Amino acid sequence: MDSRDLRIDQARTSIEFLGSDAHEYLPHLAVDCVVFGVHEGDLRILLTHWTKRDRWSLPGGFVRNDESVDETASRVLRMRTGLDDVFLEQFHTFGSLDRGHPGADRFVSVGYYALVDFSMATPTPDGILTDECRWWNLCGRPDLLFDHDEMVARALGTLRLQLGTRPIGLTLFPDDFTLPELQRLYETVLGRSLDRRNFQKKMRELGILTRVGEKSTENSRRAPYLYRFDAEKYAEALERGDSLAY
Amino acid sequence: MDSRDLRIDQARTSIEFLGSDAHEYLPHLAVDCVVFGVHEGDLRILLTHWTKRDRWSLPGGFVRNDESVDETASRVLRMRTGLDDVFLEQFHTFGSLDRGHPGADRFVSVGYYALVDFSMATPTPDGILTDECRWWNLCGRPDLLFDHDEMVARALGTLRLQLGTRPIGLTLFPDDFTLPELQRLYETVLGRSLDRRNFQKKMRELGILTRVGEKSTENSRRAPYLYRFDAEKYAEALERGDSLAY
DNA sequence: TCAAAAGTGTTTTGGTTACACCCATGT
DNA sequence: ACATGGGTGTAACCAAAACACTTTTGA
Repeated sequence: MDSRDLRIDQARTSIEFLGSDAHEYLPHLAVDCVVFGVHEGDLRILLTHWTKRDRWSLPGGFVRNDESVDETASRVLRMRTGLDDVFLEQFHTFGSLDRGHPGADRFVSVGYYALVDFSMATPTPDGILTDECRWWNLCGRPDLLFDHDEMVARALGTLRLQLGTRPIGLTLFPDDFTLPELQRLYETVLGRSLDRRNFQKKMRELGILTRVGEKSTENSRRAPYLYRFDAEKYAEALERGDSLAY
Repeated sequence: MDSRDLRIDQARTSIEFLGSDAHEYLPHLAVDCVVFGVHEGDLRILLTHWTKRDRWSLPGGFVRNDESVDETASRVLRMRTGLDDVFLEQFHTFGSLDRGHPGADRFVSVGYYALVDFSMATPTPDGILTDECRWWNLCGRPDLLFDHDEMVARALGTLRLQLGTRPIGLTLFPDDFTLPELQRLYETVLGRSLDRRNFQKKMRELGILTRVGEKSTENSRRAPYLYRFDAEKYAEALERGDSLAY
């Protein structure tokens, strides 16, 4: 798809364009994505800003006739971040009667959550309905449009439940990181503080980390070590069914 | 709703009737239910038999304009079993491109699973597309139409995960039962055998069971005790977050 | 009297939790 | 020197797993 086609495709994802191209999409059905990333130790999510309403929402899109719902989610993610082949999983479908734009048709939304490499994503608004797309710190995000606050809460709940069975650490920390950084992620997802000693012991014992070197001191007093996930051992651990949950 | 209206409503749930009353339903969207019950110690599911195809499928229905997707699931369950107010929860949405009746429109299905009192349900076919609706032993059920085998597998996986956090025992065993019966349920859901001593100890220690009396020996050598769930204590245990998983 | 199913308690073990001290560095 | 954040090991505790014997009753 060249950039012009991409542009058109992006436009078609916006609700105003459903009227003219309605036959290309399944009516009343949408997909919304909760995209997680980590930067400076904080868990962040991707939001899009609606020009007219001056409010924020999750990135979303409509389901084309010729694609599966999973593919819709991939497409939405690709259009908003440029990323492909990332962790992306359905977590819940929202079907209340009052869903949809006020005065417009009622919509059912399939919610997906994604785990992406923050540094690889290039947030891109559709340029039609939304004029900005950017990362927000999960704690500190604005109130969202529609029922998207509930979606975020539920995505986070799913993430919490699956912390032990999905490659969450590996996906959100593809590069070097320090154990305090990783611990902050776990604490954010779990919503409670963890004991530093126990956390480090457990992570070390899992045997999925490689110590890379010392971190050149940036903001801390003593320089923490840098680690990297060993992708193979990580996969083996998941395969074995080892719980990576804290 | 009187019985004539119910009849009409049932008919409208069938795909052949979507043509004439299409404006009353969301197109391309359906709900399918995996209804679990227990009888004679076995875990069973409710299936409907398609007259023309001579095959079995999960009970399902379409989403009306004036109801939420959750309400669709309740309605489907009510029409097929006569039951209301039962445990009913969404577990996954199926959106592959190849879903739907061959040659007909493509459909996206929201899957729900229900836990019902076997003895209270009166299985009822819609009488239009399906001429029979009955319980099947989970192990021993026929191959199902569409992707419904995958749905059952996934519903079972969800049940397994949620065994410790939902009122599964209480809902599936509303009346008296024996601990070996309860253990068989756990073993079926978990797909592995459990230690009798540990199982009984754990269940007793949870403090949610009341011993009712001795079972008049039916098929066993020594008569097992009869128990009943204490609904209040069960609810309290779930509230506290006690794990009821084995 | 023997085979089959049911009831019960103890020991072991492994994982989680709690907890205290020393190290490095910037102020 | 001291305040701040980082690294490490040990003891206590609890829940799960392993395990053996006795009781009942139909054949």
